[in-house]
Amino acid sequence: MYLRNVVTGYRSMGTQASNTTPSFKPLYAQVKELLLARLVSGEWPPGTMLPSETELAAAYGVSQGTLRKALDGLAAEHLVVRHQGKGTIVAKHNPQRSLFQFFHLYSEQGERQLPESRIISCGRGQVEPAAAAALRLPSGTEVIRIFRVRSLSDRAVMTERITVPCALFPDLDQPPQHPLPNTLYQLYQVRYRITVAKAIERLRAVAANADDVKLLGVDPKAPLLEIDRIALDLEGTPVEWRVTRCDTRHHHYLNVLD
Amino acid sequence: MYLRNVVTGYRSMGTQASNTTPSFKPLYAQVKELLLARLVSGEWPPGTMLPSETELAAAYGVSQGTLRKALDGLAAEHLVVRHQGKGTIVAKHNPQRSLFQFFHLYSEQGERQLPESRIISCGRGQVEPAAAAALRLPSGTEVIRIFRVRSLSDRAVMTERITVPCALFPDLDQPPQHPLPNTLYQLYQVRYRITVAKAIERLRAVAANADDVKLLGVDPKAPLLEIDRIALDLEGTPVEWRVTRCDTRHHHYLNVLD
DNA sequence: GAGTGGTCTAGACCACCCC
DNA sequence: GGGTGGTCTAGACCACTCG
Repeated sequence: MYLRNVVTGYRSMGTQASNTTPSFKPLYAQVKELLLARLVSGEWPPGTMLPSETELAAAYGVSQGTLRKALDGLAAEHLVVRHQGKGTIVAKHNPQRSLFQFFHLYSEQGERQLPESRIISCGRGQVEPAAAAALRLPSGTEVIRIFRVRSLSDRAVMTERITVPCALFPDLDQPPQHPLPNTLYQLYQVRYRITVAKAIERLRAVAANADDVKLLGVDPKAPLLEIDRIALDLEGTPVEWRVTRCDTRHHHYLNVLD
Repeated sequence: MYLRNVVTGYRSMGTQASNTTPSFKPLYAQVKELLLARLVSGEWPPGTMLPSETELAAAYGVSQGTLRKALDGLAAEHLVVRHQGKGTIVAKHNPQRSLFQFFHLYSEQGERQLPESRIISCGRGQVEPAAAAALRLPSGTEVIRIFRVRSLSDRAVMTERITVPCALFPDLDQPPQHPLPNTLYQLYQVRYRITVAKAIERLRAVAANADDVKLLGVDPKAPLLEIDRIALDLEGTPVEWRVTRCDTRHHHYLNVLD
């Protein structure tokens, strides 16, 4: 056990804490969690410049190398962004980040662009079973549902059904949120202080339904790529469920395995 | 510029090399490339135990920390595997690795298992245009084509067409390779000294064709998930092209974005 | 107990950014 | 010029594995 393996000393707890809480994680992992907690708390809102490595290391009573390893871990998860000569800032959602982290649809030429969106409907109601399971909500919870079509190069290629709990996004279906912006994650972050940090996507092939036919101009029963995405916030709590159905005649979903 | 930024000194080249070859990469990146070159050369075949950090650091004339950063980089790309107390070994293909790195199809219960394979046909011929583009081969090149069906829990769920250049796998269609094993990448590695290190997958939804209908028991024109994969070796050269068409009624393709 | 990778430290210098 | 993160070093100790 390291001499100062337990950071709890810096949280004004006795050294006995190492017995009560068996936190034998490496120091850098503990520091990373403490930093993450401060991100979650809102102490450092997105876009904020963090204190320098030297300052943070001194504050936590660890070496600069250890603190760096903690920050590198956060950077690897895209929670902070580091720039040599400038500093470390809390990651902020913007169209570019949405594109690179969350949008995997490419044209046949291998190009990627942010789709335009057109809202078809937006309303609230009680959560249906599938959404309740995805968002881990009790049945009967009130949710907001958005149905939109998304286009790439002026061609409608996706229908998208989004479900979010009202509790987290109380007035998402009210002005002044309307018309809803194209990059929702940015809105979630600036208006509701919810940062989508991670997402889990499940892909299937499905047959086009009546909505798909009308909105995408595909044949009835045409094969579509269905992307079922659960978006998680900084703490890993599901905050949004969206099901996107894509016409993949001119686009494809790219995934690099390494 | 670092005092010893250029490793060339340890390759018995003059210090002037830093001017002729503008390799201003960090030391650890240069060391990583030198190590990778030794992996590519076959000096350390898969499964080999590498020399210890201390030995390698001394051999390259860098500190242990720098060498560690190089090895960590290789480990992040799954090219070596490190175990505390044991050592660092060159990554080897096996069913588990295939499953975790290259197989993304999950059951509805979220379980993943390696599929069984049944060969439908295997033969050679001239490369067709699509395969030539994927594998970067000149037209007319001789290739081997494999067509197989893959099953999960005794249910046929995938048809798979594989194309590889004969030049790399001269007798893949001959005994004693037959019957072909379930995990091809392992065979590529042990018999042909080709390590699949990375893959690029493009996903689309397609309609079932006659083969799919017959082999998977799906309806004509049923929606299938088509996975178009190009497998790359250690140097990034395409070595295999495979197109897998999946019945996703009971399985889905999982992708985690973070 | 010997050997391995994993963690941690302290200190130095470099590359970059901005004032 | 003074700040930041990025690299590199040397040395210490810890956790793990195996004979």
